[in-house]
Amino acid sequence: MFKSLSKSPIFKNIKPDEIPILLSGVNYTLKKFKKGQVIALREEPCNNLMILVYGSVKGEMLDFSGKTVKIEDIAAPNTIASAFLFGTRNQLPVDIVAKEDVQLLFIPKSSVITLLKTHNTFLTNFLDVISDRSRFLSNRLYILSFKTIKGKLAHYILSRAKPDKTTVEFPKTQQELAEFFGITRPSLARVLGELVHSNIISIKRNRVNIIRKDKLIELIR
Amino acid sequence: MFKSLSKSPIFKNIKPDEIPILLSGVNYTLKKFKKGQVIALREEPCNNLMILVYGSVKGEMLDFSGKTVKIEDIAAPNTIASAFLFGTRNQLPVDIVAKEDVQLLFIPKSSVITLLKTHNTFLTNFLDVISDRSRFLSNRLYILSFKTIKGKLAHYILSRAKPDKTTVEFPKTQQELAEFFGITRPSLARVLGELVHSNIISIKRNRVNIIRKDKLIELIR
DNA sequence: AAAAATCTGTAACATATGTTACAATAGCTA
DNA sequence: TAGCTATTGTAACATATGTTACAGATTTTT
Repeated sequence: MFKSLSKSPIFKNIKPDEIPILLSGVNYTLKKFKKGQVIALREEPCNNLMILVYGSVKGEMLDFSGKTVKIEDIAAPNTIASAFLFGTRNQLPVDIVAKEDVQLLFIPKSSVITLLKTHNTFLTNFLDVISDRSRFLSNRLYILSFKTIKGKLAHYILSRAKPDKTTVEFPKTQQELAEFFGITRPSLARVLGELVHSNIISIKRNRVNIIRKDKLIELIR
Repeated sequence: MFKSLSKSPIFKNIKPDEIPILLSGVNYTLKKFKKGQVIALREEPCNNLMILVYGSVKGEMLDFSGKTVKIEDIAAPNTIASAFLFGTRNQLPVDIVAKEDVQLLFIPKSSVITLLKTHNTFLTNFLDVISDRSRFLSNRLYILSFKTIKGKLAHYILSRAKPDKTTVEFPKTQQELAEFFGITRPSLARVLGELVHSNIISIKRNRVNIIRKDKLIELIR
């Protein structure tokens, strides 16, 4: 278990056998949940840091119409809702549901504060985790801020191209990419087709070759 | 100056005369910038916590085409880029430019860590600040995740309505609201008009009255 | 009170994207 | 290899949103 946990960003640079020592000074609980079980409810105050030991969970939101919307998946050995333990309204924005059988490490907020104060590495890890999360969200917002699909796509391709390289690989299927952009799959395919016909890029399966970088740059905004 | 700073979320619950004592143990610098000056460059590693003492700044991004895009304004006495001091790639995503004459308090990362470890209130304040930022970003993403303007608007109105109340006030002009939703002003006005004509809401200037909450709920997604 | 500036409501028209459906291709499994 | 499944490419059509323009309303300034 500690070996798995040591792979988590929150225990980065902390050796597996150091973890029990670190935890021995504070309260913590290990809990298991069966697939489908609700781990935490939206609006509930979030008083524990939750770290996945194994398994994976999903965050679900009920909109006003009562439909559930999947927000995000998190797999072991990552941390759940680290940004909702603190903040002026420390409530979960989503319901947390087990996607498979999971085990979770619960550390109460007060103990987390103790750890942060006493353990330098834990402190910087925790800050890194929340900060990375922020960066992820900003980046996503930035992508969505491009109004047209061409703009999103051009930015995406350019930002993935290594300097000097003209080829880019899509790390996901068109379906997933479309979801990432918040558009539909046929719309994405159409725009890709348009770019190919205008001789700006060429595509072979999930491999994109940039032919006219200048044109691609023009397309942004 | 310390009086102004004590109003900042990062010095919440710390009295103005405690701040100099708190700071006396660490390195810090005060810097002034003239309106229009660049305070920090995008991609530059972010090694200082920057707290606005007075004035305001804007975050700007250069896209691939070289055009600048305004990302966000921050006014005193708030904190700049608190989420980029830590994280695995602690670089600024934007250029920071002074919107007016400003004074900034710079605290180097190592000193921030010292403060976090020694000053309990500062620690929780800092965590609150970056957590709130995360929440703000999530919320913005959630709004953008509604595909149609009707959906965004319905969600927005419902989420602003206090329980039992049927009136909502728009805190901004239509122009600002449209920017918040990532759409154009006339499109927003048109959809508002449609909702009024369908007798779902009524509007007087910036005051919205909900007539058919059920219909509004249906509109989401 | 008059003038100026800002904000709102609305319209006609252009365009981008969604919807639905189906065929072609690639990758996987028996 | 053959058959199955997931993925991609494309098309016709419907619809939502953007664009541009202007007039009426409201607020602010003079």
